[in-house]
Amino acid sequence: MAVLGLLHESPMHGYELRKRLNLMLGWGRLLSYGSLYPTLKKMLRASWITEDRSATQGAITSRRPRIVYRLTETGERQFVALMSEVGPTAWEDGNFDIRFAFFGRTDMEIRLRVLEGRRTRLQERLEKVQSQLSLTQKEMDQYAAELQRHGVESVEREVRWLSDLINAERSQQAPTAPEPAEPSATTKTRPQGRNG
Amino acid sequence: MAVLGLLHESPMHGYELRKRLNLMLGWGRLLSYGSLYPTLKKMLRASWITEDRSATQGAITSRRPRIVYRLTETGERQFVALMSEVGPTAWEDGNFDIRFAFFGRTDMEIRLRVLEGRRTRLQERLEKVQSQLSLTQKEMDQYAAELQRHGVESVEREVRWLSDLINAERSQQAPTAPEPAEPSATTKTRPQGRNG
DNA sequence: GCGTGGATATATCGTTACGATACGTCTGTG
DNA sequence: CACAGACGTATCGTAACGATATATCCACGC
Repeated sequence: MAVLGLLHESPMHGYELRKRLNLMLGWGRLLSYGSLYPTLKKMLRASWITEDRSATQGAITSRRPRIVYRLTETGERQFVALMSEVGPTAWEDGNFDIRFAFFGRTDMEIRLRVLEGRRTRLQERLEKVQSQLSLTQKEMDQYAAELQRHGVESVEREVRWLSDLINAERSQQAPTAPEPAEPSATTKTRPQGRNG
Repeated sequence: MAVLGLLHESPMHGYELRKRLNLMLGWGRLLSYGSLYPTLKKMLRASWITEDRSATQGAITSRRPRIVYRLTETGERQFVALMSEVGPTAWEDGNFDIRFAFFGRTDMEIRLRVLEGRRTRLQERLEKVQSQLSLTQKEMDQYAAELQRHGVESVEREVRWLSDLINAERSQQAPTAPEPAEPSATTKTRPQGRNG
C-alpha cells in the first residue's frame, strides 16, 4: 500500500521510494531493500506497476540508468480498493500510520471509520491492561512498574490525539458548502494543517 | 535476554513465560511461540537453562505435564554479562524496553549510561527530522504533515521522560552533600525491589 | 455421566521482512 | 587525479511472526 500510494503521486525509482517512505514514517518502521525490491517484483508480475528504464525526462547528461516505476490503471484501482477497506487491517499497529498518511486520498466517511476503529482498538487495550494492573503491580519491581505506567500514559495520549482528529473531521463534515472567499473562517477547526 | 531475566526471578514453564512477557511489554511487541520455543531450544543446547519435566513442587494432584525451565549457573552468568553491556544493543528501539524492565538487577552506573545513550539516540533522530522538516513539509499534504508533527511530539515527550529518570537516578547517587557514610551501607540504593 | 467451552500448555510450519552486504555509478573536494 | 561519500539496484541468510495442530484440565449446566 505504501508503494502504491507513493507511485500514485508520481512515478519514482526504488531508491527514492525508500527515502520518501522512511521520512514519512521515520521513527521506528522503515522499509528495507529486502522487502522493497521483492515487493516491486511482485507488483510487476501482477501488472500493478510498469518498469521504465529510459528515464529521458530531463533532456541530456546521459544520466546513469535508473528504473522508474509507474502505476498502471490496475494498480490505481488496487490502491483505491485498499484505501476504501475498513477493518482490522486498517487500524492495527503496523498499518495505521501508512493508512493515515494517505488520508488525503480517501473519503471523509472512510477516514472517520478508520480513526474510530483505531481509537476503539487502543481503548480495548487500555482496559485490558488496567484490569490486570492492580494484580501485577504488587509483584513487579519499580522499573517494570514505571515502564507500565509510561506505556499506559502514551496510549492515553494517543487516544486523545485520535479524538481531536475525529472532532476536526466531524466539524468539517457539517458545513457542506463551498468555501467562500471571505476570510471570516478564522477559528475554523480544520486538522490544524499548517496552511502554508 | 527477556527469557533469561524472567527465569532469573524464578523457574517457569513456556506458557507462563509468554504471559509474563506480554504483559510486561504489552503494547506492541509480543513474544510469539514461533520465537519462544526455538529460543528455549537454543538455550537448552547452550546449557543456559535446564528442562524439568516432573514438576513435583506442590505435592499431589498429578498435574498435567508441564516443562519447567530453570536457569543454570552458565545462564545466570550470561544474563549478568548481557545486563552489563552498554552500547547500541542496549538502547536501540527494540531492545531498550526489555533492558529497562530489568533495571532492578543492574548497577546504577550502567542504568545511567543506558538511559543517556537512549536519550542521545532519540535526540539525534529529532535533529535529523527537524532539519528535513522545512524541506519536506511544503510538498506534504495535511495528513502526512500531521503524522510528522505527532511523531516529533511523541519523541520529545520520550526524551523528557528519560531526562526525568536520569535526574532521579542522579539525585539518588549524589545526595548533594558529601555526607559521610555513617550508617551501614547495606541495603541502600536498590529501589525497593520486589517483595523487599 | 455427559457434553460444551475456555483456559492451559507444548510445539511446528510457511511466509514475511529485516539487516547486511555486494556491486556499480555519479559528484564534490582538496 | 584520487578519494570519500551519496546514489542506485539487487540478493542472501536468518530471525521472528501469525496461524495452527494437538492435547489436557476444569467449571458449568443438565
